[in-house]
Amino acid sequence: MSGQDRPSRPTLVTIANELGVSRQTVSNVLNNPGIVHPATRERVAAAIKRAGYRPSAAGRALRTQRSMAIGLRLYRAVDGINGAVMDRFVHSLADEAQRRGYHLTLLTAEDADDEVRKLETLFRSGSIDLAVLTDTGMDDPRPDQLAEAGIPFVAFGRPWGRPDPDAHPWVDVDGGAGSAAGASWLRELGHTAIGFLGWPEGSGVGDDRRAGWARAVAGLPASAELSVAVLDDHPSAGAEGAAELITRGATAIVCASDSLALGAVGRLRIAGLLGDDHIAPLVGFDDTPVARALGMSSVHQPVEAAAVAVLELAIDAVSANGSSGPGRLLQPTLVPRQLAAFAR
Amino acid sequence: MSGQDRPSRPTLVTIANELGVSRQTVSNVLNNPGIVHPATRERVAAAIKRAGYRPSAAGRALRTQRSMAIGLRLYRAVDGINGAVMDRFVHSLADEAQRRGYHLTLLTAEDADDEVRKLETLFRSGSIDLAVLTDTGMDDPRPDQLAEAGIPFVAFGRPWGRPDPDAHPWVDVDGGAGSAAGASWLRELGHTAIGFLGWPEGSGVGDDRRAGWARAVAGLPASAELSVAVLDDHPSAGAEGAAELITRGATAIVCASDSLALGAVGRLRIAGLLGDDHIAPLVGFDDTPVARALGMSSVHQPVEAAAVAVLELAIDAVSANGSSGPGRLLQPTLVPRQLAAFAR
DNA sequence: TTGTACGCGTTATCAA
DNA sequence: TTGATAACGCGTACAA
Repeated sequence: MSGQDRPSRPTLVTIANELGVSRQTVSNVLNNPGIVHPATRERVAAAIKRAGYRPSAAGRALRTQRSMAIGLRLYRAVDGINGAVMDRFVHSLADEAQRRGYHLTLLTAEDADDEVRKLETLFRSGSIDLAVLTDTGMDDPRPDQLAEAGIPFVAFGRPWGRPDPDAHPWVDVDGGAGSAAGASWLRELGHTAIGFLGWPEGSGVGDDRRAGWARAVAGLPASAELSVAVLDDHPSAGAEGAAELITRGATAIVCASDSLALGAVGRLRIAGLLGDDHIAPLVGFDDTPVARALGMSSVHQPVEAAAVAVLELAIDAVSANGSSGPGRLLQPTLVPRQLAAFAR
Repeated sequence: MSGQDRPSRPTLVTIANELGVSRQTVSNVLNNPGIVHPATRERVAAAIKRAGYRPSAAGRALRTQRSMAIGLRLYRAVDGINGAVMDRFVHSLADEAQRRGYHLTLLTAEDADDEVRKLETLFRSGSIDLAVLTDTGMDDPRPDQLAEAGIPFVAFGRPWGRPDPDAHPWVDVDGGAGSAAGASWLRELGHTAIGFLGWPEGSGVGDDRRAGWARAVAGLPASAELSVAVLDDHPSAGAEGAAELITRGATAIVCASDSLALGAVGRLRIAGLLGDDHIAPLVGFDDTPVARALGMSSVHQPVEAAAVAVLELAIDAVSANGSSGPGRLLQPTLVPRQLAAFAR
């Protein structure tokens, strides 16, 4: 009766019939506009627009053997303070992917093995063309497993602990340079006892940051004793570590994370080390919203640029043309801040 | 020569030929195991496993006219402190979707119009079967636009300001109940001057939370004057608002967000209102990592349950069977905390 | 219970 | 420049 049976989306044939041309011509207007006569092109383009026609992703994927999708594991926001960096990265990656005609397909996983397993399932079903790995750790098992499965991927994070640093494409931020910049800045402020608050050795990222600090404080007296490692990346642990550093004579602290810095700033206040300029003599890492809110200086990671680089390498990886070089190290920037009035 | 031409993934035909059965049998083993002879079923299943075969998502999507994908806009982490709730929700949603055979397809957008436009493109191309809306605001334009475009969707957030509360499926958390629980808890602690720190009227979410507080402090003297609204959802604004409330005599504060609470806690400390039990007389909202780290009491939203509910409604929406009811209001829980030692 | 035929929407190839 | 044909991998109605 008055029932519109199905909305039944328009297809190439719909458009073609409507105009009395072949569907191939319509297809060409979309994928190869150059070879089609301008007049017909206009006519077809108008019809396409009028009908609101979009090429079927399934049909196209079936034909081209590409999903234009990128698999990405979303970690559980366990910390949340530092997790903010991953947030920004995911957003930037989704943005850049969109710009290039790709999109992000999310997955969740229990652990690394589960992640690889799920990526493999998605890849074998043609749901994704490649994967992006984040949070690469020392001797990460995933790169080898993905390579063996024949799944193209790009890592956000260096291949820590691998003999061949260019075994696979990666993008990373030079954490050492960030810590070094922080320590140098504190030196310029006149400090000569600059401590480092980080994690135990063996974490790749953590070691890198400590090394940067060590480089920048070289030559200062007693710098060797001013490095403290705590187990948890948590403000309370940061507070304890900071107390220890202050006991050892530190008047300024470079932290491996904003979580630690958040705990440290309270100890500096208690110890009367904040100074009259309202600049807390400490530097956090990741430039998280908490740091911004409190007015803590922090090292900012260029995640947008990282996302762009990751996607460039990703496209290379699936295109299989000459790669634009397997590894890219981006430079972070130090963001000095004055402590917010309410946090002094 | 020694070149393996292409890896060329296995298909139904590959498996069928290998076993000398028809491709249909293989398909049935996957989609309709019941009608296939147990012996052959075993044989086929084994071959499938051996070959690591996965049905082509494109082929299946083309045939079934379903992508099994859900479109979700990822907001830019502008605040980051409160953004943590969205994080958890996205993760939970991805998790639950996976469990049901769906997956999340991310998109980014400039604004609501852009979001709808992009969702429409994705939907028309068959890249997604439906959308999930988050952060619904007062008189949100998106529901009507999506409905007009014929795109099924579920909202995480009530249809604020709409005459018909069941115009579309939604899931939300009862913010008013959360604030009320917070205020009641502070009353139990002996407070009789409990302030509310929130945003100007008209924001749906904010009004809801204020109403809950008002309900719980009814009967207390001067409660009407103890409500303050600040423009920014930022700790510094929270600090100012808290100072004002304290000036007006408040000894405890219910906040509309953890961002505001973070700013408020400092003022309470300065005013000497923290007390000896190390329980800060304030309640934040969203139970973010910052609240956990500092030991601020906060209202916890059951995002995992929300994700489950959203997905259930989503499946209903695309299946077009009898819906399980358009709206669901979930109850939050108050998480009382003792202030962390380093934050006192 | 198993096999055959067809169509889902697209693009590549080739002929006109 | 345009159009006809084939094939991508799968699900389903139908026949055997």
